[in-house]
Amino acid sequence: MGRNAGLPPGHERFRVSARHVPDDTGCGLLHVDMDAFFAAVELRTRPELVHKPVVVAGAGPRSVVTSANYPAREFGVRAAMPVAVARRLCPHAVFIPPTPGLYGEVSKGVMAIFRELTPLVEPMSLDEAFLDVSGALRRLGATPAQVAALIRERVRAEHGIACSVGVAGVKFVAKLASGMAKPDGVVVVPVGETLAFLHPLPISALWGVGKRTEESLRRLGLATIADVAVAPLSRLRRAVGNAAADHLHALANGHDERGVEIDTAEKSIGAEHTFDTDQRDLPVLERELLRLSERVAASLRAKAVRGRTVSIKVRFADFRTITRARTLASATDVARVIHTTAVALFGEAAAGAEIRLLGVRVEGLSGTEEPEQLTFGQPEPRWREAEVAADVARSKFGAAAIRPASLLGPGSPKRKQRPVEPESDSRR
DNA sequence: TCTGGGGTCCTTAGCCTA
DNA sequence: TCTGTAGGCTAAGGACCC
Repeated sequence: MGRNAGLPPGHERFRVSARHVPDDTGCGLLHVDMDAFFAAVELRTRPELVHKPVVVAGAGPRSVVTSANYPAREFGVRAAMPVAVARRLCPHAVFIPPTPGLYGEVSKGVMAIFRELTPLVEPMSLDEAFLDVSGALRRLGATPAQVAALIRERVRAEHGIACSVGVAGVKFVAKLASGMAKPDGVVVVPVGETLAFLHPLPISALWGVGKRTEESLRRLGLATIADVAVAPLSRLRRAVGNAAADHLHALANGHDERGVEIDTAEKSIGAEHTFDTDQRDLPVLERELLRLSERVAASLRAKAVRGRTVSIKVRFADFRTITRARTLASATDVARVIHTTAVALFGEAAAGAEIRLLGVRVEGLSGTEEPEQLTFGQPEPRWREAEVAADVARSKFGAAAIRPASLLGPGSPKRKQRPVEPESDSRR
């Protein structure tokens, strides 16, 4: 069972209804989750499809489902499922390609509603956030459950989409509760009933238990959260490692000390692409690395950060995946530097192989206000100026306005590039 | 089923230095 | 000078989340 499987038997008493609201005293943590977010946003402009199965997914042969509305889910269609499978399960569904930028805009508006109610908002993704409302209750003149109702009303009225809310004393329980509240509901877990709520649930409901960890725990004979709560910590540690064991044991006993964190700094920025058909052609692969490097560099500059470590991800035709990384002497946000490093890493690790996916990521981020350590003969400043100028042109004339010549056409010859020497190398 | 794309965190291991 | 070791840094990969 996943974490969004609706209310399990015996848990009906936690659901808020017109006649019943569980005791929400001390339940200052809310988890708000939009219902079938991307699909719901698309349906605002296509209301005639509301009761029909609708799937938001890319058009490529290897695309997966991004979002499916509830009528589509009745046919077994789920997010992250290959589109080919979704079509087989629900051939009469309407497939809609994602609209770039749209969901981010709606998300901004929804988060703004949250921040009007409390400054303590931690967005987890475009469609969900934790809110700590404990300090805002008096000002709002409301209980946590009433704040949940207010949020749902406003999101529906101002953005035309439904959301579900979990209300609890700790984050993890609020998150589980919102999953059970779906679709379009509120679940409140009274502080005194936290363990009664958690313990009957399967281990897969625990945050951090995916397929592998579930297998490891089942091998120990553990099936429910109650089993994990009473399992000896030493046994858990041997099975899943120290950090995961401590984490799961605490959660299973209702302990989750994490507060709502606003402004969490990003640790890495990356981009990746899966080819429609596997590629072995080096110029094509190097062009893709350039395109990805451009995207990553533009994103770094837009967020005013630089990174010191460039890593690539390569997925081979047999789905085997490797990563390779190299740390530079100084942090960069220059596509040319990222690309040169990525090409070198690729050449050492995967040249000549049949490639399914390429990714480029920059890690070890720091702000651009930190001084750059330049070395002799480093061409970075000129490239950076050129790329910043291109950013400006793109913001004025659109994304296609400026591109490197090697990205202009599928058959364009690869030009000789001046190598940029990474100053520090991997020791392997 | 045949597996996207953007991330985070943890574990393990080698190398280097004090 | 040699040796053992602890700790930091880096790299690689796995697992997980949305």
